[in-house]
Amino acid sequence: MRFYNTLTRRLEEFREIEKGKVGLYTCGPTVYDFPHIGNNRAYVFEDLVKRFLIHSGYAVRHVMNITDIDDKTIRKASELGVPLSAVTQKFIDAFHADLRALNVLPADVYPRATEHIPEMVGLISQLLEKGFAYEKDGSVYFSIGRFPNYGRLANVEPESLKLGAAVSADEYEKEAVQDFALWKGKKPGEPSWPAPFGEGRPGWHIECSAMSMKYLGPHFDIHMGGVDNIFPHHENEIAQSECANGVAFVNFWLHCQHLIIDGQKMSKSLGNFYTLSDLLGKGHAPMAVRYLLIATHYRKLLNFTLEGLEMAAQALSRVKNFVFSLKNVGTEGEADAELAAAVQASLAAFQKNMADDFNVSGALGEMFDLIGKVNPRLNALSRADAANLLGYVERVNSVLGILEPDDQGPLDAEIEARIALREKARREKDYARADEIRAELKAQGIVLLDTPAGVKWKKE
RNA sequence: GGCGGCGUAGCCAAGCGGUAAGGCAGCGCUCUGCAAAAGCGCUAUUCAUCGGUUCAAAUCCGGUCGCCGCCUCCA
Repeated sequence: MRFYNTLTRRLEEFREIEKGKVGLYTCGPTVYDFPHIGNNRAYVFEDLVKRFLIHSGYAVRHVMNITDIDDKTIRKASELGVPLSAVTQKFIDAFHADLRALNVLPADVYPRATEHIPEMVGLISQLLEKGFAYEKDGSVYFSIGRFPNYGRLANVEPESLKLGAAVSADEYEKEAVQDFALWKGKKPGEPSWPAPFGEGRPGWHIECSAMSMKYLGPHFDIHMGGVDNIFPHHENEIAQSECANGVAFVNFWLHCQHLIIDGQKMSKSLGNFYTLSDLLGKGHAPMAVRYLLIATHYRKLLNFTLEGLEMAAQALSRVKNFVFSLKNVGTEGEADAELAAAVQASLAAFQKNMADDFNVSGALGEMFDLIGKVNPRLNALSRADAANLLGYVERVNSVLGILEPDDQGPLDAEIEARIALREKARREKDYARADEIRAELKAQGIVLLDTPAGVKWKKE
């Protein structure tokens, strides 16, 4: 498989460091607010990459950090007048709830910054000893002038960095404006930890360096995040990690583009700031959201609209209907060799598209192609054919994650009984009674399908 | 100022040198007691625009127009 490596700005064939294994680090949330749909795009994309790696036979070790100490979490806690942990725990729970709803596979570890202060202090000490960092007024800064490769990931020249308002507003003293804080000296009212270089708290960037190193080692395969993380966050991670360890940090950097809402940047003032729970509250299905989020290539800006969400839901139902039909095939018989070959070819084409920089649209196209080919001969299918096709859908879905396992449960006896009553009424031409039962079931979210092969039902 | 991206049917979206995937919507049809659901069929001589390279270009090169992102804590 190949994908676009931000570090080299080229499509590169993926090569793992240790055969068959992948060390994966994804930048997790800063837990000062509810995750919004844009955050979710990044998480879902990262999940897609991870699922495809697993699908391709790799053993993936996935680490996703949780930033539970930074300017924003501190500010929030102080605004609300509650302990930091009270704020962060609430949003950590919300974060996990979203991931579950979106069918995102859990990471192996979710390290929290506040639980890794000693590792960070140790890393900063190393950087101080090696002369890559300096203390000033109780804070410690990284000296980017000491790292010749600084700016490689973001493709920027350190000297050319625009010095904007944020720099002049910085309350900490630095030698060079581009230098960034590794450790921020204690300020009144802020949480702090002891350190050889003075009481204080860690800067944001050092968290990820310390935690990725602890769980994945100094050199690992893939690091992902949103495009906004490229500079300065990931650039700084590289600088810190490589200076401390003296080895290359990460081989492949993958960055997910942002999404916009109705053609405009998401912002609270415009009122287009969706969270997943907003959408679910309006009756949208989480799997439709997931479908929409993955259907646009990850390096393209995604224009998120409610109309698009409806379209995604419809497309998804085509897949669900296909699965439903397959589960209702009842004909005995041999498996069709030609069909089996078509299934094989489709799966290979699906994988080929995914292996080409995660071309989900192309991969989905292959899947729908097969569905379109099979649908006309649904009635001629044998059980063996259906099982083969269901296996195909399962394989594809192990990557896409758009079908929930309980989409079609076992037949419920109560529902079956109601259907039998309706059939009896129909036979007796008591259509009023039959329609009544149909309406009742519909109200329970059960849709009846009167097919030539008898009545079938499914959940809406 | 610096770095970068995009413009393909009503909408979403692949294709990246060999003659326009797929999804949604729409229209027609099949099935049906009627519906619903589902299924089937149809729907871009053309890829913002102008010019160039080539036997061949949506795909490569140059110009123009339009839209957008990032440049210190925002996924």
